[in-house]
This record gives sequence, C-alpha cells and structure tokens, in this order.
Amino acid sequence: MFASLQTIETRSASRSSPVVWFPRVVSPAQTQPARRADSHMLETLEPGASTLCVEKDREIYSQGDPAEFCYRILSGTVRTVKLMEDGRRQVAEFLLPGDFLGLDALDEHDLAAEAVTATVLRRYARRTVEALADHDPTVARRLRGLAGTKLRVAREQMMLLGRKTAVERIASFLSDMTARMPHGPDGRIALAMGRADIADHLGLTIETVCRTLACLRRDGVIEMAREAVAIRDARSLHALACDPRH
Amino acid sequence: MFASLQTIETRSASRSSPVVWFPRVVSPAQTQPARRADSHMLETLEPGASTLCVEKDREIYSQGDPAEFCYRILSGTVRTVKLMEDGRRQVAEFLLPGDFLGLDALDEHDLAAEAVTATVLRRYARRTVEALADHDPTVARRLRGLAGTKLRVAREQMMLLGRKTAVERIASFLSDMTARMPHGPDGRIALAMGRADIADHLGLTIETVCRTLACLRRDGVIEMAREAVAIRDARSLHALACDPRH
DNA sequence: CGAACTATTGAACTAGGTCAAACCCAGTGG
DNA sequence: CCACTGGGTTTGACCTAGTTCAATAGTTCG
Repeated sequence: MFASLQTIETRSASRSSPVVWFPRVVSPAQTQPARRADSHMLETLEPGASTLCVEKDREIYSQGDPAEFCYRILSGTVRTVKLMEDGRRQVAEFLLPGDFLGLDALDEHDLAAEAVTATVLRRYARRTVEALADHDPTVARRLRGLAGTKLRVAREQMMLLGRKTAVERIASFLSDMTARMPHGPDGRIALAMGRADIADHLGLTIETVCRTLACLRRDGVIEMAREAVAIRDARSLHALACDPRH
Repeated sequence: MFASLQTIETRSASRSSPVVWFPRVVSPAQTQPARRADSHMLETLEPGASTLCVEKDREIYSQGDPAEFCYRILSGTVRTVKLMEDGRRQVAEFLLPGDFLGLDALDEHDLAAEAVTATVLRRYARRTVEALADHDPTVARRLRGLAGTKLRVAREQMMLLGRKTAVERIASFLSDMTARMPHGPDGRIALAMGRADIADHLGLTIETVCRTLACLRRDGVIEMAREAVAIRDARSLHALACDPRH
C-alpha cells in the first residue's frame, strides 16, 4: 500500500557491503503476536471502530486534546511527543504496528501523537473500551497490564535519559528497536524515523546522534547507511547498552 | 511517633530570617485528600491488610522481587529506585503519605522501593486488589486512573531529564514538591531526602544540585538551610521550571 | 539541473561533571 | 562541657562530554 514489498538496496551501502532492505510495512502479526486477551478485546470493539490513514508528519491527536479515542497501529510508525513553549521537544516513545496508542490517557492526552511515516490506524472510542472493561474483568486486567508495560518502558527511558552516556543511549535505542522491529537473520532493520526524532527521543542533539552512530560503525558494531542499520556485533551492542538482556 | 509535632527552628536559618519548620509526619488527609473511590477500595481491602514500619534507608522491596504486595504510605517518604550494574542510580519518584506504591507493577517490581525517612505503610496483597478490581469496575477504573497519573508524571520527568537545564530541573523539583507537600503560608517545606537522592532523581550530580540551589538562593527565589526550603518568589520559580501551572 | 531537505563532519565552546578541600552539624565519649 | 568523629553538604578549580555553530555532502523531488 505505502511501500513496495520487494527488497531494495541503497547505493552507499552497496559500496562497502550490501545492506538488504526489509519492508517498512508489516502485518501486526509479524512484529507483535497479538495476545489472546487482545484479540478478544479487539473483536468485541470492532463494531464502532473505524480505520484511519494518516500522512507522514501529520498529527493524530494533540497534546491537551480530550481523550475521546484510542488507536491500534496497523501499519507505519508513530511518535508521541511532548513540547515545551520554546520548542524543545521530547519524543516519549515510538510505536509500531500492533501497538496501542492513547489507551492509557486520563481525560486528556498528555502527549501529542504524530505519524513518523504514512500510517494506518484502527480507531476505537474510549468510552466503548471503558464500558467493555467494566463488563469484562479480563479486558480490565489487560488494560492494567498494558499500562504497567508502558510504565516499565517509561522508567527504563528515565534511566537512559538521566544516567546513560551518548553511546549507551544510542546502543540502547538500537538494541530496543532491533528487538521490536522485523529484521533479517543479520539483524538488519530500517529505522523509519529521522535523526531529529532519535535525538529528541534520547535527549541528545542531531549531531551527537550522527557522530555516535559513525563511531559505532567505525568500531564495527553496526553497519549503517541512512535509515538502514544492521547490527554486526550484538554482544558488544548489548554490553554498550548496559542491557541485562544479554 | 517518629517526630515531635511542634514546630522547630534551625540555627542557621534563624541567622538571616527564621524558617519555621513543618513536621515531617502528617496525616494522609493533610496532603492527599483521599478520593471517594480510594476510601471505598481501602475499606474493602482492610481485612488482610497489615501495617509495616520501615527504618530510614531500609528497602521495602527490591528490583525484581515478585510483586506480591502493594502499599499505601501512612507517614514518611519513600523513593523508588532503578540501579545499574556499575552503581549508577535513577530515583524514579518520591512518594508521600497517601501515595500508593507497587500497585502498577506487572508480575515483578521493576523498581526497588526504599524508605527515605522512617516510614509507616499499610500493606495489601495484590491478589486481593486484583480480585476486588475484577468484582468492582469502580476499583478497576480507579486503578487505571492511578496508572494514568503515574504515566503522566513519568512523562513529565522524561521531558525534565531529556531537555531541561540544571536550573530548570531544580526549579521543577521544588515547584513539584511544594505542590505536593504540606507547607505554610510562606511556602516553606522540609525536604526529607538528601542531596544525593535529589541528584539521582534529576539526573544531576550532588555538586550541581548544591550549586544550583545556592544560585537560586542568591537570586532571592528561595530561602534555604539544609533540608528546609522556603519559596520566596513562586512566580520566578514556576517561570524557571517552565511550569505551565502559572 | 536546482531547490529544499536531511545527514555528516569539523572546530570552538560551555554546562555540568570530577576531584579535592573545607564546612557543618549530630552524636559520642572523655 | 568540649574535643573528636563521621556523615552529609558546600565551595572552588579544573576538565570533558556533548552542544553549538558552520560548512559540506548526499537525497528527493519538481
């Protein structure tokens, strides 16, 4: 729909060693095996749901909007953003196909949601979700579980922003994205977001992101060409990320 | 129980201008007016609950502990802490009387909880809370609301850690604490936590915390003596904090 | 091809960190 | 009552990781 499915090569990558592309549009099942609770919940919510296509860089909802709807990403990538008056920006999270969006808001969205790439969403009324949760304890539990997961991720991010160095932040980010995104046997992923988004997610500047990526490439930890990143040395990367996963 | 209730003065503060103390032990009602949903929930949970006294700097639970219990703070101050292998520390949040603790965990606590001061807690089995939520949609909603609030706070903290300067971080912290703690008409509060805890909460070093506080004092924004802080110029403080509250 | 982006790289600068030395109590014991 | 000790705090001097500013280089699209 938005991208061709055949693999492609970049010119610069083929210079040194070919980096084969993976398509950016994937079915939810590929990335996030829907849990039983979700499929039941989603089926029940289906009547009244509607599909929404959002262009690249368009807003899905704004900071402060009444939280009338929530969404599930079918394809594309979304960022949730907090803005300060003087323009400083913090990207709280990147959301991928299968992820929920705006489900944990109170009465207002405290973050804006923007499409990083052209995105297709399934939209549900939050009133309906709340009503369903009132009737069905399983759904309510699942919602609590989702909130707990978000909280855990947010706390990990606080550690990153408060205490990690630039290299550690980049390594953590790549490690995290590699774990969440579809990738080939060599660990190749296609980062949908630009350097500015990455910088605002990691509390760095664009320049530091570039330099640090270049540094990791020089050290042979990753291969890289624009948005394409291939993990060469996962062990080193996880070590740099201070990632207890490995 | 842990502190006398009469107001006290510090010597150093009385040098320049007297800073009258507010007792650190307060009834929950003073700080956090318990919501209707909470009182109902707490009453129902009462059978099976138990009270727990924790000494200063003792752990309430560890990172990775199975999340068997959750707690409500009756008196004292608690910090939730994330630790890295090399000792770097991030204090995720400070919790005050009336606040809940460990309620939003998944199967394991992803943060350790430690008593900043001697603390009294009421302990509830999470199984019981979960069961109550299954039966009572109001409770389930309240739990979602609590998680939503935690998430909102965490996101505000991400903005602080990712994008704010040292002065802005300190100002935000003081502004936040002043809003949450009991304080006199002049905005005087007694910070229960040491500089190290503040530093690890704000992603700074002890030295920077000290220097920045000294700076705010020099500028007449705050009065300060050890743990005592009095907001002199709330308008300036909120402006420095980039706090849209004012 | 040229305009407009985005990414990359280099050089100079600075906010905040590091190291080290006072300082300031609170508690202890002579 | 006072010296001593040990913890947290404060302050100063210096240093560095990361920012800022500026110039270059790909890339995309008309």
